[in-house]
Amino acid sequence: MKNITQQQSRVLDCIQNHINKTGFPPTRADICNDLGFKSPNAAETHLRALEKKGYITIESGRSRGISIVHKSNQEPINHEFPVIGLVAAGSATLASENIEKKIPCAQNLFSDNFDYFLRVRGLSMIEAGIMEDDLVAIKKTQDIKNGDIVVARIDDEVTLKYFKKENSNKVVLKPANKDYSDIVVESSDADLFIEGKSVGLIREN
Amino acid sequence: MKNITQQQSRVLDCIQNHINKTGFPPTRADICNDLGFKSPNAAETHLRALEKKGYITIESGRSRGISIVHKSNQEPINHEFPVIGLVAAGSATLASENIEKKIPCAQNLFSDNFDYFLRVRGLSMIEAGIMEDDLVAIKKTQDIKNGDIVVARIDDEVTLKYFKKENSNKVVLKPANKDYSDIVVESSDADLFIEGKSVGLIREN
DNA sequence: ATAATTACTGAATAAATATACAGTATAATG
DNA sequence: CATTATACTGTATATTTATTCAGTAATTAT
Repeated sequence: MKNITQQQSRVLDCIQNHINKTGFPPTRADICNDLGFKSPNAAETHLRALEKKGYITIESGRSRGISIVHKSNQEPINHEFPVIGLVAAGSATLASENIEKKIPCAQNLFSDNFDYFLRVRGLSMIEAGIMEDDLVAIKKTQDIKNGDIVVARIDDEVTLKYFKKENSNKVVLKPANKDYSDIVVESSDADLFIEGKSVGLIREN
Repeated sequence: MKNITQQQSRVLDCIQNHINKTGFPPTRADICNDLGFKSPNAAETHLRALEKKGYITIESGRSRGISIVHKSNQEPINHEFPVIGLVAAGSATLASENIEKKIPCAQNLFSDNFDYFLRVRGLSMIEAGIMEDDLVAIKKTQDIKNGDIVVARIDDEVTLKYFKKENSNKVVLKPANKDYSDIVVESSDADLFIEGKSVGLIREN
């Protein structure tokens, strides 16, 4: 997580205090009042900086649409697991700009420990009961067996598929949807990297 | 604390859910959107009623200036939720003999609060992405809309199905599996009780 | 050195939002 | 039986609020 300046930290605190006190986030004007700024743009620019650095999210156009992503001061109750979108071509990394939000839960929620949630896009695994927008719990590991559901990266494209190793230099990534076709990767061909495997799933209705 | 009506309760839930989901309270328009009202005054009058009864406070003139005074259930951030098998004919009750195990997680893991997990048996909801052995998070409520996935008890048999009210005395429980047929319940017929509805899902691989 | 970041003031404006007012209708209450 | 509460639609409007633009100035990175 990127460093923030002292003033940005004051603004972040101000937001948290306002929520603690009133139950809802401050407006730009509220921040100015609390911290003594005379222009709403002073608050605005600090908010944009905090957003850029991943500390808050701002819902465009909505009043008080600020939420704090990362609670800097106190330790999370259990542990907060990041939710990463499967959208961005090129990376399912844990870089802050890819983190949609965080979910507090026990690391042993599933039988196997996990590292992050992946937000599912598309219907390629629908016959495995994995629907669009589901959150798949991913464990970062290279310990993959045939039949595992894996997060695979091929040439900077990330997908969720069944894993099947046909022989020493041929891997097949199988979708669970008869309308989709297998992805066959010959070891020479393209570079395939297995980010991890699915150990569970959460669906928010 | 004074009694609130069913509609007022829905509004109160809506406020809490909005805070859980976004971090800030809803506007009148947000409430209308969520609950299907067409006039902002519908939300306004409900809010005034809830304020009068002491459930919320409204800061005059401030956008989203709603705070929930009385947190009906004191929000055990970390709580253990029972897992109940759908096997036993006759009861999806919370009686200890039905509890398979307990899962520690935040009550607001899903956008809507929930009361227990139900272990799914059979394939009747497979096209909704609900597989055998999945844990469906159930909120005990009577606030059911068409299309909700409900836990229904008919003559001591408990099932998970889509809910559809055809008219005042005909309810259809629809499976999400073309090999299964609808269950039609005429109000005179059998006694149907809706235990609650699905608000989320967990799958342990 | 020169661009970028930080840290503001001050003004303007479009959009979001709370809120009042005028109705309609039904159920509950005393 | 009158009154109050509930449960809305629909319209209007003043106010709040987010957000952009034009500046100034100091600090920090490249």
